[in-house]
Amino acid sequence: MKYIEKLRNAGLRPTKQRLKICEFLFDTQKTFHFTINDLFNKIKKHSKNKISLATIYNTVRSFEKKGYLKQIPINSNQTYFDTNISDHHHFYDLKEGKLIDLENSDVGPINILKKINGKKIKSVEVLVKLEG
Amino acid sequence: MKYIEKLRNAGLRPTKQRLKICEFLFDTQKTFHFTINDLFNKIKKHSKNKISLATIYNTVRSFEKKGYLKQIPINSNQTYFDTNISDHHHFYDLKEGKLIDLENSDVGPINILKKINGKKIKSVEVLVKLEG
DNA sequence: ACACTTTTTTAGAATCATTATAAACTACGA
DNA sequence: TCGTAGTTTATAATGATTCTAAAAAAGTGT
Ligand SMILES: [Mn+2]
Ligand SMILES: [Mn+2]
Ligand SMILES: [Zn+2]
Ligand SMILES: [Zn+2]
Repeated sequence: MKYIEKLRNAGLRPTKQRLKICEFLFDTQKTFHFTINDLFNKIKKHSKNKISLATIYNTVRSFEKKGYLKQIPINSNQTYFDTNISDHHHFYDLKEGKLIDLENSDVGPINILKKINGKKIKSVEVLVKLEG
Repeated sequence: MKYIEKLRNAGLRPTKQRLKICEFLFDTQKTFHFTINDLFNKIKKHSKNKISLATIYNTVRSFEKKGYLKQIPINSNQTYFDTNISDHHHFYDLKEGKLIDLENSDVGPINILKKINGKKIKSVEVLVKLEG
């Protein structure tokens, strides 16, 4: 299995559940955005052995901590995750409630002129809200 | 009272509670960031007549809808609001869990090169995460 | 394979921010 | 002052997330 190494490298035991979740998250060509509930339902629908909601939460949190997933800063009642872990930005279509990737190359270089004493910039994320 | 007009203009009746909340939000020189709980506690502590939590929620939502407040897109279990409604950005100090304003003039001009068919850009917000 | 320890999974309970409800209260125009 | 629509409030409901603790699985050494 191609994900056993990946999990081991991150210090995560390659369990049946984690491998299944990896398939759903990382086997696709395209990256995508999802909520825990999205993922839970997709797995329940397309897999015969169901995975408990608690495990989905635990695993997604672990993957996020290990850098396999990113959280997307957005105002929503649920947390959105991204399988695209590259440095990039987002459109947020307010009417549809959908996120769309905005690659770094689609945004001019961002220059943060203000410095905060003793602090280092970890990330710069742009959220572009769309209407109409 | 200086806020009566403001509320009337927005189609909101100037009630005792709304005027009190206006004082706490808009009487200061400096703008600030807050959660509903922050505001509820501040009012409870510094005002003799308490305002119910439900009213704080209702009023803040009304103010946000009318453009008197802005929501800040950030990953947190609670919603953050901003009394600074100008077009601006934020640092997010991950260790302290605090937001710091980043004025538009402190960020180079942001050029969104990608266009989404039929959609108009409503806002462009930058979140700069700080570590260390 | 077996015994033993540690980690993981799981169902269900707990937590907590937010929203809904519905009865009492208030603003305000007639 | 009356009547009505809008507002406030205590409280209940909702719903995402986290916690708990017991069962299951994985890893380790023999
Ligand atoms: Mn979120
Ligand atoms: Mn928020
Ligand atoms: Zn993305
Ligand atoms: Zn701000």
